[in-house]
Amino acid sequence: MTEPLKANRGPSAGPENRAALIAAARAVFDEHGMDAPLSAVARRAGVGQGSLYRHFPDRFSLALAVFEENMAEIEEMAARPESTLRDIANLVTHQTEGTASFIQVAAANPPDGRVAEFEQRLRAVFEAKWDTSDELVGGETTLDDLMLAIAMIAGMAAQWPRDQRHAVAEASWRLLLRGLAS
Amino acid sequence: MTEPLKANRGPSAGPENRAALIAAARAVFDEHGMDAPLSAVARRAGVGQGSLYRHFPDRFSLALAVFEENMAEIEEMAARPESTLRDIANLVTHQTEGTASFIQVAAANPPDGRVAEFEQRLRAVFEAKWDTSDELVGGETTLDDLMLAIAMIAGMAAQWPRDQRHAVAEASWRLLLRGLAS
Amino acid sequence: MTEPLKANRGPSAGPENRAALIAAARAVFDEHGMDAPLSAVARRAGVGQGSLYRHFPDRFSLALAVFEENMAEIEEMAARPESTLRDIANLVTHQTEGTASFIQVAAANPPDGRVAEFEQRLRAVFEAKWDTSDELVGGETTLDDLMLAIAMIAGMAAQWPRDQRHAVAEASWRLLLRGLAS
Amino acid sequence: MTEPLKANRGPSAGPENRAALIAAARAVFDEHGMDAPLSAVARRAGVGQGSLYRHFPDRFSLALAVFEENMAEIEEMAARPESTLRDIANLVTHQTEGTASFIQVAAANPPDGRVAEFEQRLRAVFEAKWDTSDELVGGETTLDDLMLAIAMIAGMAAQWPRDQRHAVAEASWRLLLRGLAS
DNA sequence: AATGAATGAGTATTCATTCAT
DNA sequence: CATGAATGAATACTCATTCAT
Repeated sequence: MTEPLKANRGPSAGPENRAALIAAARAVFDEHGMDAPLSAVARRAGVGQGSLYRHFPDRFSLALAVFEENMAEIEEMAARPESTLRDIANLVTHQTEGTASFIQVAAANPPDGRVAEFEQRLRAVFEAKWDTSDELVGGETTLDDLMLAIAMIAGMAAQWPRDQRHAVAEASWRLLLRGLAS
Repeated sequence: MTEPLKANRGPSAGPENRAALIAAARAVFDEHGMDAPLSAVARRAGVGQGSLYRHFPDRFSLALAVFEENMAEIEEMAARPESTLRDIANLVTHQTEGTASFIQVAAANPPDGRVAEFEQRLRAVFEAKWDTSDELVGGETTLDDLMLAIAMIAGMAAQWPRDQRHAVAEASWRLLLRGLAS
Repeated sequence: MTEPLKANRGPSAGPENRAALIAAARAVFDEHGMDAPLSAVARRAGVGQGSLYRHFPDRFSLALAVFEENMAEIEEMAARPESTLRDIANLVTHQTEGTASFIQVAAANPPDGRVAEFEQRLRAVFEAKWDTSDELVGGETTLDDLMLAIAMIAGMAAQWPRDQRHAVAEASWRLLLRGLAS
Repeated sequence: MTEPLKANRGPSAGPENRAALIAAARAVFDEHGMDAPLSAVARRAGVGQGSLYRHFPDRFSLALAVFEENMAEIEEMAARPESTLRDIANLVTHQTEGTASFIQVAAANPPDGRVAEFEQRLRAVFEAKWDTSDELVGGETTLDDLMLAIAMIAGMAAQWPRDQRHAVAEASWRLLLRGLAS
């Protein structure tokens, strides 16, 4: 009666739990939107409420962790010499389609320096890969233009149901490219 | 047992209340976002909870009413012969900046025919004013392109704090115009 | 705008409305149970909320009115010379099956003299028709026994869903008759 | 922001709370009827609203828990060799007098398999104790008859104010016994 | 006298957050 | 350090009752 239903796996479970929580958050927020109860994330991760709070004191922290994972993936791709500006943009778009809820969480919170950091890192990646001969950006296009375009894609994704996000993002890119590439 | 604190102004107060509720909703949702309690809207409108629910059975109905007002304003402007395609687009953008939360409410709800109707009405307005010599749309631009652009602006507005929406919308239009006008 | 949606038919509509309200109450309470909103009764009767309150200041009054109608029917049958004790009991049972919710309303309220009056009237009817040769009551059975039996049938009806009340009442009578007729 | 007024006694308080809630439900429902607010049950149990909902997601679950306690008591008595059919019936009657509201809750809900289970368990108890020499049941009486009689007693209890239930149940049994024992 | 909108107290229900174990 | 029950504030929603028209 005094023994926990689930064995306390001790401190070593820490990082494992953290990863499970992020994965659960991706799934739960994707399915139920940004208002999903945090308890659902904990349950899905197979982790106690308390542990969730230890790792992520609030909804926003969870969003940051997801962004961090996304960003790591981006930087990893950028580190590969053969990857192009276009590849990066495609990856970002793809991530956006699956992470729209977190964008909304971030948008719903007061502006936060940690979000700005991600912007800087993405900027740095694009800068490093910048190539005006890429079909993505014409001669006059600036990095600001590209970042703005990315933000617009993200904004679109956040407003559409999951199953339409991909089509909507594609269409949006087509329109934006006409301007970017001009 | 239930002695109203506020005098019952009678049925004649109905239309007045309805208007007050919409106005309150604009203000409250703009300040506190799409999750603002409906009770706050009722309070701000100086109206009982029950009246709010009579007029608008849910958050979504409130959003529809706001869209209806916006759309009426658009159609009114369109009816004036001297108004241009650009004027309409400007008005829509301006409305969007102040109504971003309602867009999110609509987006958070299952797709609804009444929202599609608004899209049709906006489409009709643009069609009637279509003018390929307008700087807004170049020769090859389609109505779909323009509608998509509007949606992107709305998506952006929804992701930014109120005080940055105008600047963001301006920048977005600049980028989109390069594509539209090409 | 100032004219009522429904014409005010004036004072002459009084009795008509009263009857419509009782009929509506029978239907609504039968379908939705004793907790059905009174507004539903008014709507179903095609009558304003205020009129309902004028005629029946509360749920209990509505129950009394229904009992009154039932009792009138009983007394009418009793007035016919050819009717037997058994006929009366059958009628009461039948009424009970369709009026179980009102019994619950009465039971949920503090004991009320007006309910006791109905009991007296029913008692009087039975007394007048009393006939120990009727299969319903054996030689030793008292009026109290019969009244108790009726109450038990009513109690059963109130605990079962509408579609099973008839069968349950039949079975209950069979069991009770063994005692009553002994 | 959410600073509990009452100390969190921790998980170990769980079973204690559960028991307190059932006891509180008995008291509150007995005093105020089946419509008593659940919040009153929580308050009386000295337990938070949330805990009530965790243990009993709805009013009906609370009723089931009360029935379970009652049934355990019955089965316990039945397990004692010296207990008679009559003893069991008396116990059931006694319980019914104090639990009439819960019967109404069950009756007000759509038929539920869990309620049917209780019926089966009670049936099994009676079957095991069946004894045609008991004054309770004559030679021709069936188990169905007895179960029906119990249901009728319960129905009566539910229609009468607490302080009259005992007398009413006694009188009802007297009448029923004439049939059962015949 | 009828109408039906307005009112707001009362309840149900959820969920972020804490904390004993 | 993990667990998950406990807490109660916050919010949604309903409906009895009133009252201007």
